[in-house]
Amino acid sequence: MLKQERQAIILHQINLHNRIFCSDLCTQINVSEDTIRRDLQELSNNGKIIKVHGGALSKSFHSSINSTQVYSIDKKKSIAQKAASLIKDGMFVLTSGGTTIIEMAKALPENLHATFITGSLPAALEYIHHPTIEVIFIGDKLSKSSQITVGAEAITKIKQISADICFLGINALDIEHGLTDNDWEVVQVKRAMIESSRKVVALSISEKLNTSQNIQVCKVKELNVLISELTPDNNVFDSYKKEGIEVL
Amino acid sequence: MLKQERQAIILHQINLHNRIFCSDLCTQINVSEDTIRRDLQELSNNGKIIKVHGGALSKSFHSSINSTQVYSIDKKKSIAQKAASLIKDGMFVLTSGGTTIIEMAKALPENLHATFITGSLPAALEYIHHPTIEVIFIGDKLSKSSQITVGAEAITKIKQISADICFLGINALDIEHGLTDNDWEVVQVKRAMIESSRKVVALSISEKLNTSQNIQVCKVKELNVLISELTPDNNVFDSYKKEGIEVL
DNA sequence: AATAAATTTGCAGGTTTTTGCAGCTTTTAT
DNA sequence: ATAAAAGCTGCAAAAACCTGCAAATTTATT
Repeated sequence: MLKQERQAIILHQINLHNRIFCSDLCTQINVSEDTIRRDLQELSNNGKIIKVHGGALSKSFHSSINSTQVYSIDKKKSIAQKAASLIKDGMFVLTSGGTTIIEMAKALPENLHATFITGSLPAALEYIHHPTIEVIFIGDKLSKSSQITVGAEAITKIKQISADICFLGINALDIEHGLTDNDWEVVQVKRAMIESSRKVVALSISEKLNTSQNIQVCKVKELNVLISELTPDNNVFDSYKKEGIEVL
Repeated sequence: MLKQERQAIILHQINLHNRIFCSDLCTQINVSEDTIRRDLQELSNNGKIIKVHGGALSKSFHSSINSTQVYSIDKKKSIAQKAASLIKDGMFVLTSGGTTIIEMAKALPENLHATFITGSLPAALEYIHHPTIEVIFIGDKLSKSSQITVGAEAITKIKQISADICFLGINALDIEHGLTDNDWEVVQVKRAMIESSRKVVALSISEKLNTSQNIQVCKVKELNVLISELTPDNNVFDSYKKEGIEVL
Protein backbone atom coordinates (compact mmCIF):
# COMPACT_ATOMS: atom_id res chain seq x y z
CA MET A 1 0.00 0.00 0.00
CA LEU A 2 1.40 3.35 -1.05
CA LYS A 3 1.41 6.13 1.49
CA GLN A 4 -0.38 8.62 -0.76
CA GLU A 5 -2.93 6.02 -1.67
CA ARG A 6 -3.58 5.33 1.98
CA GLN A 7 -3.94 9.01 2.75
CA ALA A 8 -6.37 9.40 -0.12
CA ILE A 9 -8.49 6.62 1.34
CA ILE A 10 -8.38 8.22 4.76
CA LEU A 11 -9.36 11.61 3.38
CA HIS A 12 -12.19 10.02 1.47
CA GLN A 13 -13.49 8.24 4.54
CA ILE A 14 -13.34 11.37 6.65
CA ASN A 15 -15.20 13.44 4.10
CA LEU A 16 -17.73 10.67 3.73
CA HIS A 17 -18.51 10.25 7.42
CA ASN A 18 -17.46 13.65 8.80
CA ARG A 19 -15.55 11.99 11.61
CA ILE A 20 -13.40 8.93 12.05
CA PHE A 21 -11.46 7.00 14.67
CA CYS A 22 -7.83 5.96 14.39
CA SER A 23 -8.76 2.46 15.48
CA ASP A 24 -11.36 2.04 12.74
CA LEU A 25 -8.99 3.17 10.04
CA CYS A 26 -6.34 0.93 11.45
CA THR A 27 -8.42 -2.24 11.08
CA GLN A 28 -9.88 -1.11 7.79
CA ILE A 29 -6.57 -0.40 6.08
CA ASN A 30 -4.63 -2.90 8.11
CA VAL A 31 -1.64 -0.88 9.23
CA SER A 32 -0.49 0.06 12.71
CA GLU A 33 -2.14 2.86 14.61
CA ASP A 34 1.15 4.72 14.59
CA THR A 35 1.05 4.91 10.83
CA ILE A 36 -2.53 6.14 10.84
CA ARG A 37 -1.65 8.74 13.40
CA ARG A 38 1.26 9.94 11.31
CA ASP A 39 -0.99 10.12 8.26
CA LEU A 40 -3.62 12.10 10.12
CA GLN A 41 -0.94 14.37 11.48
CA GLU A 42 0.35 15.02 7.99
CA LEU A 43 -3.10 15.60 6.50
CA SER A 44 -3.83 17.92 9.37
CA ASN A 45 -0.63 19.89 8.80
CA ASN A 46 -1.63 20.30 5.17
CA GLY A 47 -4.96 21.66 6.33
CA LYS A 48 -7.02 18.84 4.81
CA ILE A 49 -8.60 17.63 8.05
CA ILE A 50 -8.96 18.53 11.71
CA LYS A 51 -7.01 16.19 13.95
CA VAL A 52 -8.57 15.43 17.31
CA HIS A 53 -7.79 13.05 20.13
CA GLY A 54 -8.58 9.55 18.90
CA GLY A 55 -9.35 10.41 15.30
CA ALA A 56 -10.11 13.26 12.94
CA LEU A 57 -12.94 15.48 11.70
CA SER A 58 -13.72 16.77 8.23
CA LYS A 59 -12.79 20.37 7.60
CA SER A 60 -16.02 21.42 5.90
CA PHE A 61 -18.05 20.65 8.98
CA HIS A 62 -15.90 22.45 11.46
CA SER A 63 -15.45 25.69 9.52
CA SER A 64 -15.44 28.65 11.86
CA ILE A 65 -17.75 31.57 11.76
CA ASN A 66 -17.06 34.53 9.52
CA SER A 67 -16.27 37.44 11.77
CA THR A 68 -18.10 40.03 9.75
CA GLN A 69 -18.06 43.74 10.40
CA VAL A 70 -19.78 44.12 13.72
CA TYR A 71 -20.82 47.56 14.86
CA SER A 72 -18.30 49.03 17.34
CA ILE A 73 -16.22 45.88 17.30
CA ASP A 74 -13.31 47.27 19.31
CA LYS A 75 -15.48 48.57 22.11
CA LYS A 76 -17.21 45.21 22.30
CA LYS A 77 -13.90 43.40 22.49
CA SER A 78 -12.83 45.45 25.48
CA ILE A 79 -16.16 44.66 27.12
CA ALA A 80 -15.70 41.00 26.31
CA GLN A 81 -12.34 40.91 28.07
CA LYS A 82 -13.76 42.32 31.26
CA ALA A 83 -16.76 40.01 31.15
CA ALA A 84 -14.72 36.88 30.50
CA SER A 85 -12.60 37.62 33.57
CA LEU A 86 -15.67 37.12 35.80
CA ILE A 87 -16.07 33.48 34.78
CA LYS A 88 -14.31 30.87 36.90
CA ASP A 89 -13.87 27.14 36.51
CA GLY A 90 -16.91 25.10 37.41
CA MET A 91 -19.42 27.92 37.02
CA PHE A 92 -22.85 27.61 35.42
CA VAL A 93 -23.20 30.56 33.07
CA LEU A 94 -26.44 31.75 31.50
CA THR A 95 -26.10 34.03 28.49
CA SER A 96 -28.40 35.80 26.10
CA GLY A 97 -27.47 36.52 22.48
CA GLY A 98 -26.15 39.59 20.74
CA THR A 99 -22.85 40.62 19.23
CA THR A 100 -21.31 41.59 22.56
CA ILE A 101 -21.96 38.09 23.88
CA ILE A 102 -20.36 36.62 20.75
CA GLU A 103 -17.28 38.70 21.41
CA MET A 104 -17.21 37.48 24.97
CA ALA A 105 -17.39 33.89 23.72
CA LYS A 106 -14.32 34.53 21.59
CA ALA A 107 -12.48 36.06 24.53
CA LEU A 108 -12.91 33.05 26.84
CA PRO A 109 -9.59 31.64 28.06
CA GLU A 110 -8.54 28.40 26.35
CA ASN A 111 -8.52 26.26 29.47
CA LEU A 112 -11.78 27.37 31.07
CA HIS A 113 -13.93 24.53 32.40
CA ALA A 114 -17.44 25.88 32.78
CA THR A 115 -20.98 25.15 31.62
CA PHE A 116 -22.63 27.67 29.33
CA ILE A 117 -26.39 27.73 28.90
CA THR A 118 -27.93 29.77 26.13
CA GLY A 119 -30.82 29.98 23.71
CA SER A 120 -28.89 31.94 21.12
CA LEU A 121 -27.91 30.10 17.95
CA PRO A 122 -24.90 32.30 17.11
CA ALA A 123 -23.65 32.23 20.69
CA ALA A 124 -23.97 28.45 20.84
CA LEU A 125 -21.96 28.18 17.64
CA GLU A 126 -19.18 30.14 19.26
CA TYR A 127 -19.24 28.19 22.49
CA ILE A 128 -19.14 24.91 20.64
CA HIS A 129 -15.79 25.79 19.12
CA HIS A 130 -14.26 26.20 22.54
CA PRO A 131 -12.25 23.10 23.51
CA THR A 132 -13.22 22.61 27.14
CA ILE A 133 -16.51 24.27 28.00
CA GLU A 134 -19.80 22.40 28.10
CA VAL A 135 -22.72 23.87 26.17
CA ILE A 136 -26.40 23.46 26.99
CA PHE A 137 -28.89 24.81 24.50
CA ILE A 138 -32.34 25.92 25.60
CA GLY A 139 -34.75 24.51 23.05
CA ASP A 140 -38.13 25.74 21.81
CA LYS A 141 -39.38 27.93 18.99
CA LEU A 142 -36.66 29.98 17.33
CA SER A 143 -37.25 33.65 16.71
CA LYS A 144 -36.12 34.58 13.20
CA SER A 145 -35.29 38.19 13.96
CA SER A 146 -33.18 37.59 17.04
CA GLN A 147 -31.97 34.03 16.37
CA ILE A 148 -32.74 32.98 19.94
CA THR A 149 -35.15 30.52 21.45
CA VAL A 150 -38.40 32.00 22.71
CA GLY A 151 -41.62 30.52 24.05
CA ALA A 152 -43.16 29.07 27.20
CA GLU A 153 -41.21 25.86 27.08
CA ALA A 154 -37.92 27.78 27.04
CA ILE A 155 -39.03 30.02 29.90
CA THR A 156 -39.95 26.98 31.99
CA LYS A 157 -36.58 25.36 31.31
CA ILE A 158 -34.67 28.50 32.24
CA LYS A 159 -36.59 28.84 35.49
CA GLN A 160 -35.56 25.30 36.46
CA ILE A 161 -31.94 26.35 36.22
CA SER A 162 -29.94 27.91 39.00
CA ALA A 163 -26.94 29.62 37.45
CA ASP A 164 -23.96 31.27 39.10
CA ILE A 165 -23.89 34.19 36.74
CA CYS A 166 -25.89 35.58 33.87
CA PHE A 167 -24.58 37.75 31.05
CA LEU A 168 -27.05 39.92 29.17
CA GLY A 169 -26.17 41.75 25.99
CA ILE A 170 -28.40 44.76 26.42
CA ASN A 171 -30.22 47.06 24.06
CA ALA A 172 -31.03 50.05 26.25
CA LEU A 173 -30.54 50.97 29.87
CA ASP A 174 -31.39 54.01 31.92
CA ILE A 175 -32.02 54.82 35.55
CA GLU A 176 -35.66 55.63 35.14
CA HIS A 177 -36.88 52.78 32.89
CA GLY A 178 -34.26 50.19 33.84
CA LEU A 179 -33.24 47.56 31.31
CA THR A 180 -35.50 47.78 28.27
CA ASP A 181 -35.91 46.00 24.93
CA ASN A 182 -38.27 46.07 21.97
CA ASP A 183 -39.15 42.39 21.42
CA TRP A 184 -41.75 41.03 23.76
CA GLU A 185 -40.71 37.40 23.46
CA VAL A 186 -37.04 38.17 23.96
CA VAL A 187 -37.90 40.15 27.07
CA GLN A 188 -39.64 37.12 28.58
CA VAL A 189 -36.52 35.06 28.10
CA LYS A 190 -34.19 37.66 29.56
CA ARG A 191 -36.46 38.11 32.55
CA ALA A 192 -36.41 34.38 33.22
CA MET A 193 -32.62 34.36 32.95
CA ILE A 194 -32.31 37.12 35.52
CA GLU A 195 -34.56 35.27 37.93
CA SER A 196 -32.54 32.09 37.61
CA SER A 197 -29.13 33.61 38.28
CA ARG A 198 -27.35 34.55 41.48
CA LYS A 199 -25.49 37.37 39.76
CA VAL A 200 -26.59 39.42 36.76
CA VAL A 201 -24.06 41.12 34.49
CA ALA A 202 -25.16 43.63 31.87
CA LEU A 203 -22.87 44.17 28.89
CA SER A 204 -23.34 47.42 27.05
CA ILE A 205 -21.41 49.87 24.93
CA SER A 206 -21.72 53.32 26.45
CA GLU A 207 -23.91 54.60 23.62
CA LYS A 208 -26.73 52.44 24.87
CA LEU A 209 -26.58 53.87 28.35
CA ASN A 210 -29.27 56.34 29.22
CA THR A 211 -31.47 55.29 26.31
CA SER A 212 -34.68 53.34 26.60
CA GLN A 213 -37.02 51.16 24.56
CA ASN A 214 -40.61 50.05 24.90
CA ILE A 215 -40.63 47.01 27.12
CA GLN A 216 -39.02 46.71 30.51
CA VAL A 217 -36.91 43.66 31.28
CA CYS A 218 -36.01 44.63 34.82
CA LYS A 219 -35.21 47.55 37.08
CA VAL A 220 -31.68 48.85 37.44
CA LYS A 221 -31.50 47.53 41.01
CA GLU A 222 -31.88 43.97 39.77
CA LEU A 223 -28.57 44.17 37.94
CA ASN A 224 -25.40 43.39 39.86
CA VAL A 225 -22.63 44.33 37.47
CA LEU A 226 -22.44 46.73 34.54
CA ILE A 227 -19.66 46.44 31.99
CA SER A 228 -18.94 48.92 29.23
CA GLU A 229 -15.89 49.96 27.24
CA LEU A 230 -15.36 52.98 29.51
CA THR A 231 -13.28 53.00 32.67
CA PRO A 232 -15.37 52.53 35.83
CA ASP A 233 -14.48 55.98 37.17
CA ASN A 234 -16.36 57.73 34.36
CA ASN A 235 -19.12 59.81 35.89
CA VAL A 236 -21.87 58.54 33.60
CA PHE A 237 -21.90 55.62 36.02
CA ASP A 238 -22.48 57.68 39.14
CA SER A 239 -26.22 57.17 39.27
CA TYR A 240 -25.84 53.43 38.64
CA LYS A 241 -23.30 53.11 41.43
CA LYS A 242 -25.72 54.88 43.72
CA GLU A 243 -28.19 52.07 43.00
CA GLY A 244 -25.59 49.58 44.24
CA ILE A 245 -24.34 48.38 40.88
CA GLU A 246 -20.75 47.35 40.48
CA VAL A 247 -19.19 48.94 37.41
CA LEU A 248 -16.25 47.37 35.54
CA MET B 1 12.86 -4.07 -25.01
CA LEU B 2 12.93 -0.47 -26.09
CA LYS B 3 12.60 2.35 -23.63
CA GLN B 4 9.58 3.91 -25.38
CA GLU B 5 7.86 0.57 -25.53
CA ARG B 6 8.43 -0.05 -21.85
CA GLN B 7 7.15 3.36 -20.84
CA ALA B 8 4.02 2.79 -22.91
CA ILE B 9 3.39 -0.41 -20.98
CA ILE B 10 3.95 1.35 -17.68
CA LEU B 11 1.62 4.20 -18.55
CA HIS B 12 -1.02 1.74 -19.63
CA GLN B 13 -0.73 -0.20 -16.40
CA ILE B 14 -0.97 2.91 -14.27
CA ASN B 15 -4.02 4.22 -16.04
CA LEU B 16 -5.58 0.81 -15.77
CA HIS B 17 -5.07 0.32 -12.04
CA ASN B 18 -4.78 3.95 -10.93
CA ARG B 19 -1.69 3.02 -8.98
CA ILE B 20 1.35 0.80 -9.25
CA PHE B 21 4.42 -0.37 -7.35
CA CYS B 22 7.96 -0.18 -8.68
CA SER B 23 8.50 -3.74 -7.54
CA ASP B 24 5.53 -5.08 -9.51
CA LEU B 25 6.59 -3.39 -12.71
CA CYS B 26 10.09 -4.66 -12.19
CA THR B 27 9.09 -8.34 -12.10
CA GLN B 28 6.49 -7.85 -14.80
CA ILE B 29 8.76 -6.22 -17.35
CA ASN B 30 11.89 -7.90 -16.06
CA VAL B 31 14.23 -4.97 -15.76
CA SER B 32 15.98 -3.56 -12.72
CA GLU B 33 14.15 -1.36 -10.27
CA ASP B 34 16.51 1.45 -11.15
CA THR B 35 15.29 1.45 -14.70
CA ILE B 36 11.68 1.49 -13.61
CA ARG B 37 12.41 4.34 -11.28
CA ARG B 38 14.05 6.30 -14.07
CA ASP B 39 11.06 5.65 -16.30
CA LEU B 40 8.61 6.78 -13.65
CA GLN B 41 10.73 9.84 -13.01
CA GLU B 42 10.67 10.72 -16.69
CA LEU B 43 6.93 10.14 -17.07
CA SER B 44 6.37 12.24 -13.99
CA ASN B 45 8.51 15.07 -15.37
CA ASN B 46 6.42 14.99 -18.53
CA GLY B 47 3.33 15.29 -16.36
CA LYS B 48 1.90 11.92 -17.38
CA ILE B 49 1.79 10.42 -13.91
CA ILE B 50 2.29 11.29 -10.25
CA LYS B 51 5.44 9.77 -8.84
CA VAL B 52 5.29 8.78 -5.19
CA HIS B 53 7.55 6.88 -2.85
CA GLY B 54 7.36 3.21 -3.83
CA GLY B 55 5.49 3.61 -7.09
CA ALA B 56 3.23 5.98 -8.95
CA LEU B 57 -0.37 7.15 -9.14
CA SER B 58 -2.42 8.03 -12.18
CA LYS B 59 -3.11 11.69 -12.74
CA SER B 60 -6.88 11.25 -12.50
CA PHE B 61 -6.61 9.47 -9.17
CA HIS B 62 -4.99 12.40 -7.46
CA SER B 63 -7.01 15.18 -9.02
CA SER B 64 -10.35 13.57 -8.25
CA ILE B 65 -9.49 13.32 -4.59
CA ASN B 66 -8.36 16.90 -4.26
CA SER B 67 -11.10 18.53 -6.25
CA THR B 68 -14.23 19.56 -4.40
CA GLN B 69 -14.38 21.85 -1.40
CA VAL B 70 -17.44 20.35 0.16
CA TYR B 71 -17.49 16.67 -0.46
CA SER B 72 -19.84 15.37 -3.17
CA ILE B 73 -21.77 18.63 -3.18
CA ASP B 74 -23.54 17.98 -6.48
CA LYS B 75 -24.77 14.58 -5.42
CA LYS B 76 -26.08 16.05 -2.22
CA LYS B 77 -27.91 18.78 -4.08
CA SER B 78 -29.71 16.25 -6.24
CA ILE B 79 -30.69 14.33 -3.12
CA ALA B 80 -31.85 17.56 -1.50
CA GLN B 81 -34.18 18.28 -4.41
CA LYS B 82 -35.89 14.91 -4.17
CA ALA B 83 -36.20 15.16 -0.39
CA ALA B 84 -37.63 18.67 -0.42
CA SER B 85 -40.37 17.52 -2.79
CA LEU B 86 -41.75 15.24 -0.06
CA ILE B 87 -42.54 18.13 2.26
CA LYS B 88 -46.02 19.66 2.02
CA ASP B 89 -47.59 22.71 3.64
CA GLY B 90 -48.61 22.20 7.24
CA MET B 91 -46.33 19.25 7.90
CA PHE B 92 -44.33 18.70 11.06
CA VAL B 93 -40.85 17.72 9.94
CA LEU B 94 -38.15 16.19 12.17
CA THR B 95 -34.61 16.35 10.85
CA SER B 96 -31.16 15.26 11.99
CA GLY B 97 -27.99 17.10 11.04
CA GLY B 98 -25.34 16.50 8.42
CA THR B 99 -24.32 18.14 5.18
CA THR B 100 -27.05 16.45 3.18
CA ILE B 101 -29.70 17.90 5.48
CA ILE B 102 -28.14 21.35 5.11
CA GLU B 103 -28.44 21.01 1.36
CA MET B 104 -32.07 20.02 1.74
CA ALA B 105 -32.68 23.11 3.86
CA LYS B 106 -31.28 25.24 1.07
CA ALA B 107 -33.50 23.49 -1.47
CA LEU B 108 -36.79 24.15 0.32
CA PRO B 109 -39.29 26.05 -1.83
CA GLU B 110 -39.67 29.74 -0.93
CA ASN B 111 -43.34 29.59 -0.04
CA LEU B 112 -43.37 26.43 2.06
CA HIS B 113 -45.35 26.71 5.31
CA ALA B 114 -44.21 23.89 7.55
CA THR B 115 -42.73 23.36 11.01
CA PHE B 116 -39.19 22.03 11.22
CA ILE B 117 -37.90 20.43 14.40
CA THR B 118 -34.22 19.73 14.78
CA GLY B 119 -31.39 19.48 17.26
CA SER B 120 -28.72 20.38 14.74
CA LEU B 121 -27.13 23.80 15.08
CA PRO B 122 -26.08 24.17 11.42
CA ALA B 123 -29.44 22.92 10.19
CA ALA B 124 -31.32 25.34 12.45
CA LEU B 125 -29.22 28.20 11.11
CA GLU B 126 -30.32 27.29 7.60
CA TYR B 127 -33.97 26.88 8.51
CA ILE B 128 -34.03 30.22 10.30
CA HIS B 129 -33.12 32.02 7.10
CA HIS B 130 -36.16 30.63 5.34
CA PRO B 131 -38.95 33.24 5.19
CA THR B 132 -42.01 31.18 6.03
CA ILE B 133 -41.16 28.00 7.91
CA GLU B 134 -41.36 27.72 11.67
CA VAL B 135 -38.34 26.32 13.51
CA ILE B 136 -38.34 24.43 16.79
CA PHE B 137 -35.00 23.61 18.31
CA ILE B 138 -34.55 20.61 20.58
CA GLY B 139 -32.49 21.77 23.52
CA ASP B 140 -30.04 19.96 25.79
CA LYS B 141 -26.32 19.33 25.87
CA LEU B 142 -24.58 20.08 22.57
CA SER B 143 -22.15 17.54 21.17
CA LYS B 144 -19.01 19.28 19.93
CA SER B 145 -18.10 16.81 17.23
CA SER B 146 -21.50 16.52 15.60
CA GLN B 147 -22.95 19.94 16.49
CA ILE B 148 -26.27 18.47 17.51
CA THR B 149 -28.16 18.23 20.78
CA VAL B 150 -27.75 14.99 22.66
CA GLY B 151 -28.82 13.76 26.07
CA ALA B 152 -31.78 12.38 27.96
CA GLU B 153 -33.72 15.62 28.01
CA ALA B 154 -33.53 15.86 24.22
CA ILE B 155 -34.61 12.25 23.80
CA THR B 156 -37.61 12.82 26.06
CA LYS B 157 -38.63 15.91 24.13
CA ILE B 158 -38.36 14.14 20.80
CA LYS B 159 -40.48 11.26 22.04
CA GLN B 160 -43.24 13.70 22.96
CA ILE B 161 -43.42 14.83 19.37
CA SER B 162 -45.49 13.20 16.69
CA ALA B 163 -44.07 14.25 13.35
CA ASP B 164 -45.40 13.61 9.86
CA ILE B 165 -42.02 12.87 8.40
CA CYS B 166 -38.44 12.48 9.53
CA PHE B 167 -35.33 13.08 7.44
CA LEU B 168 -32.11 11.40 8.50
CA GLY B 169 -28.76 12.22 6.98
CA ILE B 170 -27.12 8.85 7.27
CA ASN B 171 -23.58 7.66 7.72
CA ALA B 172 -23.75 4.03 6.73
CA LEU B 173 -26.46 1.65 5.60
CA ASP B 174 -26.46 -1.97 4.63
CA ILE B 175 -28.98 -4.78 4.51
CA GLU B 176 -27.36 -6.86 7.20
CA HIS B 177 -26.55 -4.23 9.85
CA GLY B 178 -29.25 -1.72 8.94
CA LEU B 179 -28.68 1.98 9.58
CA THR B 180 -25.45 2.41 11.56
CA ASP B 181 -23.42 5.24 13.04
CA ASN B 182 -20.32 5.63 15.21
CA ASP B 183 -21.45 8.03 17.92
CA TRP B 184 -23.49 6.52 20.70
CA GLU B 185 -25.23 9.72 21.73
CA VAL B 186 -26.15 10.63 18.17
CA VAL B 187 -27.59 7.17 17.68
CA GLN B 188 -29.93 7.65 20.64
CA VAL B 189 -31.25 10.87 19.13
CA LYS B 190 -31.79 9.36 15.69
CA ARG B 191 -33.56 6.37 17.20
CA ALA B 192 -35.94 8.67 19.08
CA MET B 193 -36.62 10.62 15.90
CA ILE B 194 -37.52 7.46 14.04
CA GLU B 195 -39.93 6.40 16.77
CA SER B 196 -41.65 9.77 16.76
CA SER B 197 -42.33 9.94 13.03
CA ARG B 198 -45.00 8.43 10.86
CA LYS B 199 -42.63 8.25 7.89
CA VAL B 200 -38.86 7.90 7.93
CA VAL B 201 -36.74 9.09 5.01
CA ALA B 202 -33.05 8.22 4.77
CA LEU B 203 -30.83 10.52 2.73
CA SER B 204 -27.58 9.03 1.53
CA ILE B 205 -25.06 9.39 -1.25
CA SER B 206 -24.59 6.01 -2.88
CA GLU B 207 -21.08 5.57 -1.55
CA LYS B 208 -22.48 5.12 1.92
CA LEU B 209 -24.77 2.31 0.82
CA ASN B 210 -23.58 -1.14 1.77
CA THR B 211 -21.13 0.15 4.34
CA SER B 212 -21.53 -0.17 8.08
CA GLN B 213 -20.29 1.34 11.30
CA ASN B 214 -20.25 0.21 14.90
CA ILE B 215 -23.62 1.12 16.38
CA GLN B 216 -27.03 0.24 14.97
CA VAL B 217 -29.64 2.96 14.73
CA CYS B 218 -32.39 0.81 13.28
CA LYS B 219 -33.07 -2.07 10.93
CA VAL B 220 -33.57 -1.51 7.23
CA LYS B 221 -37.26 -2.41 7.56
CA GLU B 222 -37.89 0.57 9.82
CA LEU B 223 -37.06 2.99 7.03
CA ASN B 224 -39.81 3.99 4.63
CA VAL B 225 -38.03 5.92 1.92
CA LEU B 226 -34.44 5.89 0.68
CA ILE B 227 -33.10 8.78 -1.37
CA SER B 228 -29.74 8.85 -3.12
CA GLU B 229 -28.29 10.65 -6.10
CA LEU B 230 -28.86 7.58 -8.29
CA THR B 231 -32.01 6.84 -10.26
CA PRO B 232 -34.40 4.47 -8.45
CA ASP B 233 -34.03 1.75 -11.09
CA ASN B 234 -30.37 1.17 -10.22
CA ASN B 235 -29.98 -2.40 -9.05
CA VAL B 236 -28.02 -1.58 -5.91
CA PHE B 237 -31.47 -0.86 -4.51
CA ASP B 238 -32.94 -4.28 -5.31
CA SER B 239 -32.41 -5.74 -1.84
CA TYR B 240 -33.78 -2.61 -0.19
CA LYS B 241 -36.88 -2.68 -2.33
CA LYS B 242 -37.36 -6.29 -1.34
CA GLU B 243 -37.57 -5.11 2.27
CA GLY B 244 -40.42 -2.82 1.30
CA ILE B 245 -38.49 0.44 1.07
CA GLU B 246 -39.53 3.08 -1.42
CA VAL B 247 -36.56 4.37 -3.41
CA LEU B 248 -36.47 7.85 -4.92
C1' DA C 1 29.70 -3.33 -42.68
C1' DA C 2 32.57 -1.30 -39.28
C1' DT C 3 33.21 1.97 -36.00
C1' DA C 4 32.43 6.01 -33.25
C1' DA C 5 29.11 8.54 -30.59
C1' DA C 6 25.32 8.67 -27.83
C1' DT C 7 22.17 6.63 -25.03
C1' DT C 8 20.56 3.32 -21.89
C1' DT C 9 21.07 -0.02 -18.32
C1' DG C 10 22.62 -2.38 -14.14
C1' DC C 11 25.23 -2.18 -10.10
C1' DA C 12 27.76 -0.79 -5.85
C1' DG C 13 27.64 2.32 -2.17
C1' DG C 14 25.58 5.42 0.77
C1' DT C 15 21.37 8.27 1.98
C1' DT C 16 16.54 8.95 2.93
C1' DT C 17 11.81 7.43 3.77
C1' DT C 18 8.65 4.58 5.77
C1' DT C 19 7.00 1.70 9.22
C1' DG C 20 6.27 -0.84 13.50
C1' DC C 21 7.65 -1.29 18.21
C1' DA C 22 8.92 -0.34 23.11
C1' DG C 23 8.75 2.81 26.77
C1' DC C 24 6.99 6.84 28.63
C1' DT C 25 3.76 10.98 28.92
C1' DT C 26 -0.67 13.11 28.23
C1' DT C 27 -5.52 13.02 27.75
C1' DT C 28 -9.95 11.10 28.62
C1' DA C 29 -13.44 8.64 31.00
C1' DT C 30 -15.23 6.45 35.06
C1' DA D 1 -8.63 9.48 42.08
C1' DT D 2 -7.54 5.86 38.95
C1' DA D 3 -7.39 3.05 34.90
C1' DA D 4 -7.56 2.90 30.01
C1' DA D 5 -6.79 4.92 25.64
C1' DA D 6 -4.25 7.79 22.71
C1' DG D 7 -0.13 10.23 21.73
C1' DC D 8 4.77 11.08 21.53
C1' DT D 9 9.85 9.99 21.06
C1' DG D 10 13.53 7.54 19.72
C1' DC D 11 15.10 3.52 17.48
C1' DA D 12 15.97 -0.02 14.15
C1' DA D 13 15.02 -2.71 10.02
C1' DA D 14 13.42 -2.82 5.51
C1' DA D 15 12.44 -0.69 1.43
C1' DA D 16 13.09 2.87 -1.77
C1' DC D 17 16.11 6.36 -3.58
C1' DC D 18 20.06 8.71 -5.42
C1' DT D 19 24.87 9.20 -7.45
C1' DG D 20 28.43 8.02 -10.20
C1' DC D 21 30.35 4.76 -13.20
C1' DA D 22 31.23 1.16 -16.36
C1' DA D 23 29.20 -2.23 -19.44
C1' DA D 24 25.84 -2.87 -22.87
C1' DT D 25 22.96 -1.38 -26.44
C1' DT D 26 21.22 1.61 -29.84
C1' DT D 27 22.00 5.13 -33.34
C1' DA D 28 24.64 7.63 -36.57
C1' DT D 29 28.40 8.10 -39.72
C1' DT D 30 31.89 6.86 -42.86
